[in-house]
Amino acid sequence: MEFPNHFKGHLYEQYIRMLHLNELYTEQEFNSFRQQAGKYGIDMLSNNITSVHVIDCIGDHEPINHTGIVEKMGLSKAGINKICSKLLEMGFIMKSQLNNNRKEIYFSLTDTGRHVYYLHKEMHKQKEERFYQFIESYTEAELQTIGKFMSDLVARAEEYSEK
Amino acid sequence: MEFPNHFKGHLYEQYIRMLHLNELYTEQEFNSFRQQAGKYGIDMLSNNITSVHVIDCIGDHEPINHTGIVEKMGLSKAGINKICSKLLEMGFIMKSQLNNNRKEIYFSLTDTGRHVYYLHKEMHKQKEERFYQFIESYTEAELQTIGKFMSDLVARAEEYSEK
DNA sequence: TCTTTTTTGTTCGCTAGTGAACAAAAATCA
DNA sequence: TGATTTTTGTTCACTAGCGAACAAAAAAGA
Repeated sequence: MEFPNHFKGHLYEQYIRMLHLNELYTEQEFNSFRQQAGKYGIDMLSNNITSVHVIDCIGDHEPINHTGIVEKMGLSKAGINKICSKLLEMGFIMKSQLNNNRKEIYFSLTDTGRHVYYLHKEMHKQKEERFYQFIESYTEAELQTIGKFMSDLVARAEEYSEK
Repeated sequence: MEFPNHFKGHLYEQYIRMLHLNELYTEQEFNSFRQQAGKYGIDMLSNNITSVHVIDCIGDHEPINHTGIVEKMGLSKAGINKICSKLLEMGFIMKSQLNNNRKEIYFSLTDTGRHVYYLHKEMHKQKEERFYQFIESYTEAELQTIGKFMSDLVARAEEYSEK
């Protein structure tokens, strides 16, 4: 099926802008998260969301060791090590050893860490809610189409990444 | 309008995955670009697309000065300085002064730089083409819906970012 | 058991990019 | 014109994250 060029071009432009704006959106979200944490006297230091994702990961799987976090998160050993050392020092997480094993070190959340964990979960829930609210103005048929489009995009990206 | 939870949840999941996969997709694209450049004996060094974007920016606006690039690209002065120094040293761009002005330094592309510039443009054209091919399986009505969805998302993100 | 291999965590040096401080040049103002 | 302010580009010290090298501990093999 052939469409007029301006129509296709416009669609492509929206597509690119949507992907781009998502980055800004994400950054904005972290700022509001940080602000929220500040209300409870928690200073996240650094303007980086990754540490919070590590807290989230540890909270989801505690007790989890270094290697476990690396695998779940897809970051490097060195990176996770640096972040965990910092989170430890800042009192968000704590170490423990299990089963007489003197090699593996397991992490779990402190009370402060757990607080951050819940705030982060809450933030994601709100984000999800906003999305649901956003799609309310569409009919079911439209959402079917949009859903198909997105899963087609995902499939295409996956296919492309494998090659 | 209310939809079943699993339907909404699935849609949200696709939405998140699509945004996430786009990052991998972009990385993949740079790899193939680098490979393509290699065929012409051009070694981009580093696995980073930003330098290529700077070349693209200079090619689009040459002669353009340091500050101009900073404004067009939204990166920091320090960052642009570092990248341009490297591109200069690697022979992709060259300096010049204009109108007896001894403060502003203008950059333009060398022949090698121009080659990279065209390769990059070509890559983007191909990406755009793939997108057009991708949407061919949809009807016009469906694409209308998808287009509306994307521009609504853009509008929402813009609104959110301003606050 | 003792030896070899694998797993785990740490460290080092690197790249990308940032913000702040700075000096030189240009623009504005008197 | 001369004094002041702004613009421009450079440098420095910093954060985030990576890959490679490494040592200690555990697991596997003999």
